[in-house]
Amino acid sequence: MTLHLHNTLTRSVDRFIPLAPPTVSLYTCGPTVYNYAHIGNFRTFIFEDVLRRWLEASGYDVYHIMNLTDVDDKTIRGAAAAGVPLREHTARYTEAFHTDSAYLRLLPAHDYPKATEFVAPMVALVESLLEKGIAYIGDDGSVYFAIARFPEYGRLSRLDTRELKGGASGRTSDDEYSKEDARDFVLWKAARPEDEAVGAAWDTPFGRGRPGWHLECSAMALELIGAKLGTQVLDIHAGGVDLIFPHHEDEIAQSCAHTGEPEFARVWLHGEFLTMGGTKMSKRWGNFLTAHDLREDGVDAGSVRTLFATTHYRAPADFSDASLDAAREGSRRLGEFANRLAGAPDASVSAFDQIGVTLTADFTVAMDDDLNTPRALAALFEAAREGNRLLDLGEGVTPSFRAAWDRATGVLQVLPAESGRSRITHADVPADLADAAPADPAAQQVWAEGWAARRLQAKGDRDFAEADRIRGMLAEAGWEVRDSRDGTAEVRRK
RNA sequence: GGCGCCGUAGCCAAGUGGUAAGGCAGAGGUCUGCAAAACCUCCAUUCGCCGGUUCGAUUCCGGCCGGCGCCUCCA
Repeated sequence: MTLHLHNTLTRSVDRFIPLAPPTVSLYTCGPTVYNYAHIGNFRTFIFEDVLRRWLEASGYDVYHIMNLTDVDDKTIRGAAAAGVPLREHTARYTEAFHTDSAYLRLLPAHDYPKATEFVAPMVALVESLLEKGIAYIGDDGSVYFAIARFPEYGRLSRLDTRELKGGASGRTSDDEYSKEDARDFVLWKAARPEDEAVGAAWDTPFGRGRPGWHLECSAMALELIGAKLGTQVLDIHAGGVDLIFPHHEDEIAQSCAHTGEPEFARVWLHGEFLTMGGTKMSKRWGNFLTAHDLREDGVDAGSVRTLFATTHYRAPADFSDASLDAAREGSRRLGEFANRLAGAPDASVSAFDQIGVTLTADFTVAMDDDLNTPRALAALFEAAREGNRLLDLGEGVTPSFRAAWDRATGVLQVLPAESGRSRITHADVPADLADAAPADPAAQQVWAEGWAARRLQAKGDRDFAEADRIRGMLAEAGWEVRDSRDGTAEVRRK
């Protein structure tokens, strides 16, 4: 079996065939840098990262582009509220995004085009559409795309254009007088005083203003793949389901009307939402958690990635403390095995070969089947269980098994971060160890680790009464201590 | 109103026209100062409800109930 992916265009799982193998162009819609991205956003980015890693593990040469939307209503409003230029406001959150991405182990994209740095190609795209008569300048000075002149419109979302018009619930209101048709979307927005105030306006042959959101992606994607690959069609374009309409529908309209190609992207992938408390995580409703929050809470990225790998990317998932705890425990178990593996003796041939073969086979079949990470993860758990059994038996580990394990864990990135774990040894007892736990959380961690070390020391002296006393004391303070087989210990909040 | 997703054990979650992966939690056991870790065993005759097709449906079709999303900015 070869890689098959669910294409939103066909609504079916189709065999993936890139335009020019082994090259694969992958464009993923990035964040709008007006605030910290929440973990719902990151669920999509992680799904895309798994896709990227699996493509590369499968031998493809991926060219990954992720745009950064640094000019739109929200960024302009945010800059105005903060009283700083747009550029300054977005720079801050762009940096935060990269920090969060690294924390969640997202492979960096090859290019992170910023909308404000690609105004020239956007202007060129609008001019092309104006020349073709598909775009027009409205009464308000903005440039619009005439849907009526692009018959293919609605193919991706399958929204009936008749339904779009007017809208049964009156959502498309009648104040859209500047457009020829209420369904038309904006390509270029005429500059307003608010835009000028933060430096978000550019001069163009068709008037001063700023790019519309949809235009940004089309122009940047076409510019980059044109320059780097000499093509006008993407292999894969991915994003969240909420982007199907209107964002991706509009991108297709703009791009295809300009290039004349039948497709803008051969495959469209869309990840489902992360909900919290049963409803879509969104900043609008306040039910969201940012990656920044998780990092500050000391949540291991391996736990988060395990949690997301548990659910298929096209199924909704609900985030809760309980689900994160369960994922953390699973990730911990895999990490425990990985540690044992690292310290285990090598063998040129052993029973490990067979479980390595099984792991690779199961993992590959699962991933090739539209990135079925739940099944791929199950293969990893089975390998860990079998592997632990073999290690208990004293079996040596073969290079082929190590390779299979590394490849699978490398794609999913579900192992705990070593740096995030506190391995304590009996030599770590601090000089000044207070009896009572300090109030400060960070100092509390140091305190707990100190006592855990003291406990290991007592165990070394075979003073089990003292060891048990310390464990009881830590438990009362809300800490759990676990010893490892190698003579080290770990403490964590209960 | 249109388009679309979901409903599987205590919880999370895969999956197939032929009788239910995996994880977490729980129970018992082996091992070990103890605890933990690791391993072994157990843990859904059943897949929202009602019909239909079929030798056989959780899986296909129809209807219903319930939850959610998009149609406006949105991963």
